[in-house]
Amino acid sequence: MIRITNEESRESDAGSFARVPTQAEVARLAGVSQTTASYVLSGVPNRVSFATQERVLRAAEQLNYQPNLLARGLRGSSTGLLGVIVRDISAAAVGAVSRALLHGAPQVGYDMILTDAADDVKTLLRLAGLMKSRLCDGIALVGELPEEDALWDDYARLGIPTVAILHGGQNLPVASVLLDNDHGIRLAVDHLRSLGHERIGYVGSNLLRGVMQRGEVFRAVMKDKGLNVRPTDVVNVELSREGGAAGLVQLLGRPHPPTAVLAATDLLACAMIHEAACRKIAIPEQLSIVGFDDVPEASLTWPPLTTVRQPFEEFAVRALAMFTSGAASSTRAHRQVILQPELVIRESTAAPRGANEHLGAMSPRDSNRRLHSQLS
Amino acid sequence: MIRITNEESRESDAGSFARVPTQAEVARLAGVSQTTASYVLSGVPNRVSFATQERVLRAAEQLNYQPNLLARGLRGSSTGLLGVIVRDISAAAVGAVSRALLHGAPQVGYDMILTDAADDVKTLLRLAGLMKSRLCDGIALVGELPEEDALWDDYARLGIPTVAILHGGQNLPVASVLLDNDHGIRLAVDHLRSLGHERIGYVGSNLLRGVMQRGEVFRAVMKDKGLNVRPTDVVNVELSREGGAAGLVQLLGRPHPPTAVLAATDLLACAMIHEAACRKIAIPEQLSIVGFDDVPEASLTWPPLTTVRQPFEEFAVRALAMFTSGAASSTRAHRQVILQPELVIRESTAAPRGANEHLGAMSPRDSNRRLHSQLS
DNA sequence: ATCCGCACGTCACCAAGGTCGCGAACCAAA
DNA sequence: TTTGGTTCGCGACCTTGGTGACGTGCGGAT
Repeated sequence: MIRITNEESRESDAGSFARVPTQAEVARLAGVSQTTASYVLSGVPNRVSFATQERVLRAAEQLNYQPNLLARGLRGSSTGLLGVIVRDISAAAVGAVSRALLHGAPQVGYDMILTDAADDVKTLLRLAGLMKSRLCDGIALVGELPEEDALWDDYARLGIPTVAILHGGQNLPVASVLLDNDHGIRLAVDHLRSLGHERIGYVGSNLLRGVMQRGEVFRAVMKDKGLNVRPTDVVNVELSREGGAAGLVQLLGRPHPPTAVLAATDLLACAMIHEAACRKIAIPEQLSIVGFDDVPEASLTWPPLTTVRQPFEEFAVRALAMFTSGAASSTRAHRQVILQPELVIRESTAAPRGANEHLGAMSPRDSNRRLHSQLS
Repeated sequence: MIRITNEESRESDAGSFARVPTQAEVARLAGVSQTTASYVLSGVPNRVSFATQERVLRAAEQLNYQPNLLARGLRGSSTGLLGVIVRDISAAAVGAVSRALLHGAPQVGYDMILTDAADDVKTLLRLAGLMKSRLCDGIALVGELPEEDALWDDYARLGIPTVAILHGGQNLPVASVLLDNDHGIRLAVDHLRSLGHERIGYVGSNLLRGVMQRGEVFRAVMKDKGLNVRPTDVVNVELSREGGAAGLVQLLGRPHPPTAVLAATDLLACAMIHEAACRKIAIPEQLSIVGFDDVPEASLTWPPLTTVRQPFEEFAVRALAMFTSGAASSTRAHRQVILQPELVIRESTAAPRGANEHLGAMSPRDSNRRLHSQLS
């Protein structure tokens, strides 16, 4: 236990911490009452003469005064703090949004503090309780927890403005900033189609709602465009590198494998590119890969990943705006903002073998046969 | 401004937030005084009869009572919170340590909150002030800021237990957990030597102390081992992808380029691998690359990166231990823990061309000539 | 019966700072 | 000189929950 009692700090001469000055001490030094100091330091207009203001401010500076957030928050109705509760900071997308929130908050007059709930629903609730107990003026929930559906009632009763980001839920009881997954998948499929791909595979996951949604959208979009999706062209894996690698192997290990794969997540896509490199499968010559998210790593792979970009920065900006505008403060109107993704074309996609050129190139059949031998 | 006044929450029937119950309300419901409720809820032994305890606890449960952290912290001497101030969460190493801290704190009885100072010294000071004003029981500083040397005096007067992590400073006025850079560089150089490399280049940076140190150590170790380091074999760049790419080009663009490169950071190393792929320079056949950090991306490159692993998890564990043991609480003894890195050998390193085999292989000269043409 | 000690509950005060409303001082107009 | 208005500063009280000191009532020992 860390505990710095007055006794301790008195009995030890060196090695002790200086006490932080209080407003009352500033007032004493300035020769005014604590009330007056409070008026000056919290900037209430037309209460204190200019001369007195100066004196108080000088005293505060001299003592290196810093208001006690706890006392201020306890008495007043706000702390000037916003909280972020993150599902798992190691997920790149979550990290990107968190960073944008942390950096953007000062611009709207807040300080931002972040906590991580890992994968534990109980921890999440404890943290939410912590922030809600007047520590923060608002909470941003970034990412989603598996099996958190049961929690929404609690969230709704959080008693504090709340915005959910990177969440797949459609009818949340709190304000939210969402991505138009439909449009994103459509961009990716259109791109692959325009390159000449007809057989497009999909590697996704059923564990997280937001990701699962993309799989559903994928089927819908493909059907929409008159493209056939065989059951074996869609595989669900864990959201991890191993999952991505396994997905690739599964997909290509079957007869008549797709010529292009859409991954639900850049993590999966990067893992697939890596696995392809291990197996000497040429990307994009033998297989085109499209990711989803556009995390920083996506442009560091070889070849750089073509992917659907989520506007992470804008997520943060919009969420912050919802706090300042009060849209997050109402439990009545569950406002949601839906942002549009864009396609970033890099080098992991190309026309399928034999699509446009009919020179001496390998026929798709041959290509398939080669793939099979590489996967065995 | 977000503000939830009582008026607001009363006048609107739906769409308002439920008020959080206070200890006094719990006490009233249980038919006891607030004092008694306090004794029960903060678990003071031998003060309240078992029957009364039960009543209070039941009342608290019924009202869904949650203690107000602000009030508790104001009155008492601790809040049960530890704070992390991060230099820049987007740096992978910083992210890794932060994650470990966030996840590890509950195990030592704390909740962990994180803030990001970006690159701004002023922000850093404000955040430190925030946390020091009794919000947190301790602060972990992760990473370092350029030109923060002037701040150490302020840190020292923080008046709160502080531990610095991932910091290059040697004589910090606060407790710290450091990496044995010397040993790390030595591991990398030894590895390259044992593969047969004699001419080893280095790409580093002078902007951050901790990174700069590695460059100095590199020269020392090389000298130690009787290896010659020409000035052109060491380049300093920005700590960014662009920097890494530029470093590679500089190093190899010169006559008699090195056969292996040690990067001060995995970020630089990954960028170099990427740049090499762009220029069709075969890694490790034409050039061996060793990184430093072992961030998650390091194993996702192709080829996977050989690198010096920093024990990020252990950094966090040790830092937390310094809080609980009180080592962080004293300004007297500036305890520091130095951890040992280990070498992770993956596939970005190999024997140099023509080192061990003298068959029909290309001679080093030829290899150099080819490199030059690839870089033009 | 008296006294002591203990278990149990409560009162009052404390932490730091925000805020209402009073009142002193001052000036101008009546 | 009185009156009214304004400016400026302050006392007192508020937020929530922790804590020392005290009172009450009971049981057992003397």
